[in-house]
Amino acid sequence: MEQVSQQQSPPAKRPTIADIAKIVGVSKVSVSNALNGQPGVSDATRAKIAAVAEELGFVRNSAARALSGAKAAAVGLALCRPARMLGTEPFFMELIGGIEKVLSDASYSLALQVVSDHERGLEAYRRWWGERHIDGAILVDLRRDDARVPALEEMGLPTVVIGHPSGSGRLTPVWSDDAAAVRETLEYLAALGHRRVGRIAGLTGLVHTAIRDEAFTAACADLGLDALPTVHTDYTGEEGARATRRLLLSPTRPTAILYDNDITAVAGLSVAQELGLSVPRDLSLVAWDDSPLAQVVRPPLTALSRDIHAYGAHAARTLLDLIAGRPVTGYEDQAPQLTPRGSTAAPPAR
Amino acid sequence: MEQVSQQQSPPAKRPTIADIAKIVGVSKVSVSNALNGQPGVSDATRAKIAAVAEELGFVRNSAARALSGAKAAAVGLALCRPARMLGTEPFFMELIGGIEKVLSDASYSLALQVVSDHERGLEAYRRWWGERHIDGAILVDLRRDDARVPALEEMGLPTVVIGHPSGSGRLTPVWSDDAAAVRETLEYLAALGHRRVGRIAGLTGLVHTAIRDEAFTAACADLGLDALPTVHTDYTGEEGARATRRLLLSPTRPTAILYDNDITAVAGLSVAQELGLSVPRDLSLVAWDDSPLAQVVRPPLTALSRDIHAYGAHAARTLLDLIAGRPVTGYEDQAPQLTPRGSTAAPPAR
DNA sequence: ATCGGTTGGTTAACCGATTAAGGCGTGAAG
DNA sequence: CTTCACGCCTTAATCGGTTAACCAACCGAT
Repeated sequence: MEQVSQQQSPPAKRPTIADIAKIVGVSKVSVSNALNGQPGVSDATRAKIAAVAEELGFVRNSAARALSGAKAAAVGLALCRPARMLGTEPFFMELIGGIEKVLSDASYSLALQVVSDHERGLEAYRRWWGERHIDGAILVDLRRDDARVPALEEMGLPTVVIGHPSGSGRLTPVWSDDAAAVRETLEYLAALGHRRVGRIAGLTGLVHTAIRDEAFTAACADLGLDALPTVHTDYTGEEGARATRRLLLSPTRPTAILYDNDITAVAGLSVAQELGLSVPRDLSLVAWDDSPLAQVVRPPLTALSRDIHAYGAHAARTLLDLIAGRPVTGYEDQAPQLTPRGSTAAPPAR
Repeated sequence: MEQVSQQQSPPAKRPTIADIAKIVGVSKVSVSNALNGQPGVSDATRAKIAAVAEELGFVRNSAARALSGAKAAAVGLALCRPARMLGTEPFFMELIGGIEKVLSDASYSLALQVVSDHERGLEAYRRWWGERHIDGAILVDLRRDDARVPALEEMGLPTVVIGHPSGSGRLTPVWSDDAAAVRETLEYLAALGHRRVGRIAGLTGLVHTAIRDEAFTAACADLGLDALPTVHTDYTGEEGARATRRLLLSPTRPTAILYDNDITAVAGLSVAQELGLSVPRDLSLVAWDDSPLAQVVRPPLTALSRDIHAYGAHAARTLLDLIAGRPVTGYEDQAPQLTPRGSTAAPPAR
């Protein structure tokens, strides 16, 4: 394959406002003002400048603009995931899609970095902020006593935390009421007649895991359900399968299981079928997050669905408000909605 | 919820090289040279400067640096996907993970934008390049006669195309031999005894779809297999299910189906089971791309696996070479490897 | 004693945009 | 007739770093 794919950047001088100024016969400042919609330029001049800029294919040099104290027009997101796990989480791509939508409508861009742990994530924020590469940040995967929260507070970097206010310190939170969703689900299962339910959760350290854990225990107590001890996983199919096997082989087998994401739920479904259990006749399953995945397996999974795209969009919008200095108090998104499908039914008669 | 989550950026003046210079008692230039490892600074001075910089928590202002003609230390990636489809593709998150790894090791960051179509993607590249926000770009979802290729060529933006050289023009391609993978799969199915095979493909416009289409037809002819007409989908579970149903209900039902991604394969598996077909006894399925998803369903799917993370890493590395002006000829990655699992077996006896 | 080269530094100019401050007509108000 | 305000535009300074050009020691070799 004899590819000649060399490229060379021609020394093509990009047009600057000075070039435009010279052609139009005004000063740089007038050009700057005209192009930014600032007052102090007549409509005639403004039109002429716009025309010349258009003709020259002028693009603002954001470096120069940033240097002059203006905004960087970008926000940062450091995703703390072992790279191998990224693909398994439809959640993040959807979230990013939502964030991106709002940002690009505001001509903001998203600086994304995938890092191995929170410490390196913090480094990324620090570097971006120090370099004035970003005007704000979005924090995800909030943990209990998350060291990043005080660090970002101290840095003074406008930040939106995707996570419950209880863990976001003085940073602005955007969250949804996971506890309510857990309650709703358990009420539904109780109404179907289930008495013993299990829960296969995500990583222990995460704030939302803890919140769901507590809500699960509390709601079970309220409803008089037997709650099996929650099993924590790393969200992967393997651990989901293992945890499900453990629950189903225990002497106190549950008649329903609530999962913390969809991949573990699908894995659990497979395990149940392997063990000769019919879903939903012998066992009911509920997945958290309603990706296409949950709808494509048989039976389709009853799921706690939420509009992740909108969730990301709200976070981005809140961050833009924060950056613009508009008053912001945090945003509580809609709680996940229970979407019953084929994986839940009344438990088998005793 | 009475949140007081206001933040204010304290007018905390970040330290500049001028501050360091004053403290150490040298000129700005010496500081700049010292910090960049340029010659012309004694080791003693260099150490002193480094110490002060460290103590002050100095971070380079990339805007100023970029303004002075240096690199932006970032590359751009515009992902052209309807937002709703993002989550369904583990491929991209893995790819981004691989790209990111290499970039961050080189202290480069990734500017990411999710756009609705290629035209807006091109706009993003144009803006980034014009603003000198990026030094290079990565192009994905290469289409036949992709308008972005000549546009990027003309812009002189160093670009790596993730896709076959046949469509990358003078831009640098990074690709894998999909045709070989198709051949390998069909040889395997033929060896198992299959005579009639179907293929459920991705979007028609994409270069790699066309390449796989051709390879499929050619290999079937070589091996004396009956190839059913390829059905194209948009990679979603719904279309995958619909296409599978069509294939399975046709008078010339295939005994094996090759899918272009894993979500359609999983959907196909469900459809087969719904129709009372046992996989792999009555029907063999092969998925393209080996995400955790393929391993979590029952039976686990035979898949064409490839190291997507490495794929992304190669692309990023190639791009960095290109940016640095090192000679680059494109990179052919390893072809996808057939990983037999439980979804393939000999066809039912006639 | 002088020349040339290296070492370790200096000052000045510049990148491209923005903000601050000021000038100069013109029309209206006092 | 002055004064003030305004609209429109200009010049100057600035952001923080890089590059270019130059300079002063000091070395050894001629």
